[in-house]
Amino acid sequence: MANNSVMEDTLKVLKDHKLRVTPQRHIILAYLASHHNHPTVETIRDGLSKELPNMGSSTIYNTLNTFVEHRLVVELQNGDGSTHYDYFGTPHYHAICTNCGKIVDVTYPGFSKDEKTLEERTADISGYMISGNHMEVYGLCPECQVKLGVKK
Amino acid sequence: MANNSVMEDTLKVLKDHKLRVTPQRHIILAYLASHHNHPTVETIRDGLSKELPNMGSSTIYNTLNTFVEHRLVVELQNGDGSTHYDYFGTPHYHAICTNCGKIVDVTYPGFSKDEKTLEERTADISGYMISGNHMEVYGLCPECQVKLGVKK
DNA sequence: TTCCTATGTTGGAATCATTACAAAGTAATT
DNA sequence: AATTACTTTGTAATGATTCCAACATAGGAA
Ligand SMILES: [Mn+2]
Ligand SMILES: [Mn+2]
Ligand SMILES: [Zn+2]
Ligand SMILES: [Zn+2]
Repeated sequence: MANNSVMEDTLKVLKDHKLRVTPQRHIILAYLASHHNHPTVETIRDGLSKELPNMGSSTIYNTLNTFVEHRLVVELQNGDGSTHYDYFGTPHYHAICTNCGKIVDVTYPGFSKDEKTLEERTADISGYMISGNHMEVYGLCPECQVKLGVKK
Repeated sequence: MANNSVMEDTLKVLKDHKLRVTPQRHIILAYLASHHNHPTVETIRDGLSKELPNMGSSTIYNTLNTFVEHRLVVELQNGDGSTHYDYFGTPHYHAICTNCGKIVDVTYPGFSKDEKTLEERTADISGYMISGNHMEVYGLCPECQVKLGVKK
C-alpha cells in the first residue's frame, strides 16, 4: 500500500506542521497521499482495516478535521451525502459526475496561474483577504454517458 | 417584499418549466429571486412566516430540491452545517468567509466567457459531458479582518 | 531512561440536517 | 363539477458528524 517514501514524506509533513505523530495520523495521511480516490470516512476506515482494525470513526473525523485546518487536505461534496477528502499535493480541480458521483482530478498547464488571477481579482472586487478556492465542474462521466445512452 | 414584477416573472418561470404552480412554490421562488442572502431552509421559513405561517420545512426541502433539479437554484455549503440556496439569475460566483460564513456574489466583465472556457477545457481533458460548475473563493470578509485584527 | 502531562484515541450517546412516509389537500385537465 | 396525479404536511426515521468521559500515549523534562 503506502510505500516507504510516502511514509517518510508524510512523517516529514506532520513534523513540519508541528502535529503530534500518532500511528493513526501517520497512516491516514499516508493513505490519502497514495490514494487519489477522494475517499469518505468509511472508505478510509475500510481501506485501513488491516493496519488499524480498532480505529474508531471519531478518530478519522478528528484527524481529517485537523488536516483540513492545517490545509493538508480539502473537503469535497459530490452530493452523495458524505464528505470526501483529498490530499492536495499538486494543484488541481475536480470534475464530478452528476449521475454516479465519480470525482476526477483535472489540471492543465497554467492552471496555477489562472487560479492566482482568480484569487487576486476576487480580492479586489470583494475586499476579502483570500486564502484559497475550490473549483468544481459538473457533468456526466464517460461511463455514465454510455450507461444513459446520451449522444454528444 | 417581493414586488409585482418579481411575482409575474417567477410565475412565468414556473410555467415555462412546466411546474405545477402552488402558492408555496411561487412564494419561495419569489423570495429567492428578491433576496440575495443565500438563505438556508430555516432562513426561508422565517422570512416567509407571515405569508405562509403553516408551511412545513418538508415543503421547503421538497420545493428547493425541485428547483435545483430544474436548475433554477443552486446549493452552496459554507461550512456551517446547513445548505444555502441561491436563485441564479445572473452568472456569478461566491466569496465565502472562513470565519463567519458570509457569502457574497462576485462577478466581473468577461466572467461568463471565462466560465465557458473552463467548461470546454474540462470537457476536453476529462471526457465528461459538462453541465455546470461552481467556483468558490475562501477568505476573511472585511468585517472579520477588522474583528480579528489581521493586517493586509 | 523514566516521569509527567498535555494531547489524542475510543466507543457510545447526542445532535441535527435531511429524507421517507402516509394521510389529506389541491392544481390543472376533462 | 368530477377526476386524478401531484403536492403539502406532520411526524418518524435516517445517517453523517460531533460530543463526551474514560483511557492511552507522544514527546519534552529531569
Ligand atoms: Mn483531487
Ligand atoms: Mn449568489
Ligand atoms: Zn458517472
Ligand atoms: Zn466574516
